[in-house]
Amino acid sequence: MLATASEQGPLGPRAAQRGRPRDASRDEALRQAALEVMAEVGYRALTMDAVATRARAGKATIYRRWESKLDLVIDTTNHLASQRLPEPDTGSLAGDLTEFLTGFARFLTGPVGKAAQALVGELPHEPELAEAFRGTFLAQQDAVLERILDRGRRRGEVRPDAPVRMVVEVAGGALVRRLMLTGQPLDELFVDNLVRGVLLPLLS
Amino acid sequence: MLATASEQGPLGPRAAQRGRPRDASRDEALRQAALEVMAEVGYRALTMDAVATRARAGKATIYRRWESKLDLVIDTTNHLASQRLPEPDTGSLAGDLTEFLTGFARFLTGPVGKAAQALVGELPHEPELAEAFRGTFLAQQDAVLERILDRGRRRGEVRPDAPVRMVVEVAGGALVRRLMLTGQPLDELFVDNLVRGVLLPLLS
Amino acid sequence: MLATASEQGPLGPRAAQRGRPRDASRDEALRQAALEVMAEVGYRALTMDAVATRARAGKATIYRRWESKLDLVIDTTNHLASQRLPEPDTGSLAGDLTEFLTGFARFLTGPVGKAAQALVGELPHEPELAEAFRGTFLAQQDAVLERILDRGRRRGEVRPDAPVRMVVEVAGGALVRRLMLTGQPLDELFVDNLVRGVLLPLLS
Amino acid sequence: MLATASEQGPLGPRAAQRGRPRDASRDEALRQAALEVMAEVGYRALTMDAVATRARAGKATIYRRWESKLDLVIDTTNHLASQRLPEPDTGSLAGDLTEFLTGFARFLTGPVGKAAQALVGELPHEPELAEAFRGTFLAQQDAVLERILDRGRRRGEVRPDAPVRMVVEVAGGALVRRLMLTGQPLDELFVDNLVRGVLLPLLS
DNA sequence: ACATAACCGAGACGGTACGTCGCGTCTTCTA
DNA sequence: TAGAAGACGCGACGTACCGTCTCGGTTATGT
Repeated sequence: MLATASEQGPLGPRAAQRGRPRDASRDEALRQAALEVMAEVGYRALTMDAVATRARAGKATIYRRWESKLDLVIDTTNHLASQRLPEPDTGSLAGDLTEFLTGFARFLTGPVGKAAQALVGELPHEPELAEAFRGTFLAQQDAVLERILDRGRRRGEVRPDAPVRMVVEVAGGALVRRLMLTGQPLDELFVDNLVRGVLLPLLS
Repeated sequence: MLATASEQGPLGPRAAQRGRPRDASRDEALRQAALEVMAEVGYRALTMDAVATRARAGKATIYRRWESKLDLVIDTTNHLASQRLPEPDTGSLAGDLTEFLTGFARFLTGPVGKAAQALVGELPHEPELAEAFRGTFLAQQDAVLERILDRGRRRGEVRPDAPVRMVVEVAGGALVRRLMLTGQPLDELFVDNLVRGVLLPLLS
Repeated sequence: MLATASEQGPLGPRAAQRGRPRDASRDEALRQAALEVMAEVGYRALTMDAVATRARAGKATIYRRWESKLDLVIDTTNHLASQRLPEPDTGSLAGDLTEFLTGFARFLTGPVGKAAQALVGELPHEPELAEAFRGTFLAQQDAVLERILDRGRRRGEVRPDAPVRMVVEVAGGALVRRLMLTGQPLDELFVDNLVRGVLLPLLS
Repeated sequence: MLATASEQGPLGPRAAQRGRPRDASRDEALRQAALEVMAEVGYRALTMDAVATRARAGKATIYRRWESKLDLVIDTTNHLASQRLPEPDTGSLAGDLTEFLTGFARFLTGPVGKAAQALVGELPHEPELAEAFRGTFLAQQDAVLERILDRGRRRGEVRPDAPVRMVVEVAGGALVRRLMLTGQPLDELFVDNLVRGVLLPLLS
């Protein structure tokens, strides 16, 4: 199992514990350091020593919380990704799509996007990373989009036979391709073109 | 500059060459070994010793040709990617799109796709890699797609105001997302859904 | 300065030491391994990997203590050479000389002698090695011999005008020549011939 | 067998040979380069590339003549050592000894002495080197000394029961010890002390 | 209050891969 | 065929990072 700093099960009043408790503030300092280092040099060149030094911590303090470099990076990323994506409800399909994708694009443009990209190469060889990655990065985004489309259908803005699942894939794919491959800007103009030129025509 | 085994510049009458020339057959053996190792264990776990051993070569022979592990992998990938993508001309837009995307999906499913994924994480920190990657992986695919759409327009199968550039992005994005992120199959059913559900409706 | 594992200077109240301290037992294990390897294959063919493997240590653990292969070998040798030579006091010049030289010959016949020989070729290019070598291998031997001759003079067994310094040189030279150059045995017969045929006649 | 460039047997007019004959001048150029490099950096740091470069030769040209680095060094040294030692015949024992040892000391002080020292460490692990070394460096010196002592005996300057063999060892040992170990000067004063203080008293 | 036990920073440890360099061989061009 | 040049397979070099461990020292808790 991948250990994460936050896992501790649904227990009630924490069982009596002896000895000095973990300093919870180190968790965040370490994640912050890991994020910074990864954003600066990428996953490959990230070293545990660098993270420890930047957080003014010892390596043991890291390994007490995470099992490996990969585990640290996964948890750091998940932590950021798990910030709930804002789910707009403007009353119109076009509004919801534009607002959501704009926010998501902004989110991807930040450190989380960089971290995500750094991890892509590891996915095929790290099943647990892949699962975590998909569970947060992808599933959440898909879920929000699907709810937006669902509301659109109930409002009659989406044809009953529209290829909803495919539209979700296509929207995410377009963003990811720009983010990770072409490096073209993920700006409002792009989102507008995507929504008005591709998504809405497919749905209505 | 990223050194590649094939670089040799616009040579004039070719200066008299001194010493034993590079054994060109080692180039291919090393690239082949690199591709195999990378497909087996991924970019991160690929070691130069492993490549050298598999190719029955010394490490110096590798470093004489490529500056680093990354450089080797880039060149290996480019070498494969530069195999011209077959450009179908079936006479119909739907046929061309389906045939091309099916072939491209098959191409991505093989070792080249694995190698490409392994490199994505390095793109932001390796400008030359990014340039090479985009110049082969992306530009070629886009060019073929655009020619297909162009022929379609001349045949009247594509509306004059269709969002051609966006369609190209969307098609590539959908494939890449499945390939690298979700891990869902890149099969004929998917290509068919993409072409019939997304691309053709946007174009005609 | 040539780093040696034992250097630590005239420490005062000893500053609070941070981090895990060096494991002193590794020092000895590494020196022992180095001595064994050098005795087996000689200085030239001694590899750090071989020493590390034999001592079940990592190479870094060696390089943390010694700067180079040469430094390791020097320190190993000095460590052995600094075992005080037994200083006999039999009451007679002939007895003292015979006993001392026999012991010294036995000492040189062992691994220390092999190591010493391995280092001779480096002396002209390694001033610090030369200094250390002379300070232990040569100075000590000379000092003991001189004390023996001194006692002999006080007992009247040594002529006042005997070429004491030259005798010391000659005794050492004869041993070294056999040890390192001719390979002839350094046995008791030889010592006896040396003492009775050369040293005593020169002194009395 | 150790190949040497000069071995070719006592044949008459060289057998008819096909192709370009060896350039004999390269032999000496290579030996000279080897000697220079060895005198500068020692045996250990001598590289074949360095010798080849200094002699403006290719490595193959070296290996066509000598089997290995060691072989080259041995032959280079032997070549120098085989310059016949001048064998004085002054008419007196003291004169012969002084003259011979002075010349030998001067000989050892030059590059040959440096090369000899560089080889000492290899003797125990290179039997052929040891044999060659002893056959030239030691045997020749001993032979001359013994002939000098022989003439002295016939003239009545040497006691019949003098420890001749031991005197030879002692004389050589004293020189070698200064040369290789202590680094003290091998000058005329030293030779004089040795002859007058040690050798003559033992012999007459 | 004081022992206990887990915490903390620091850094040594065994291991593995790195990229370089030297050895001795092999392969080209030129004379 | 020799010679200069230099690529080749091999293997040791000394460095860096991984994940573990062991120090001295700190900080809550439970007696």
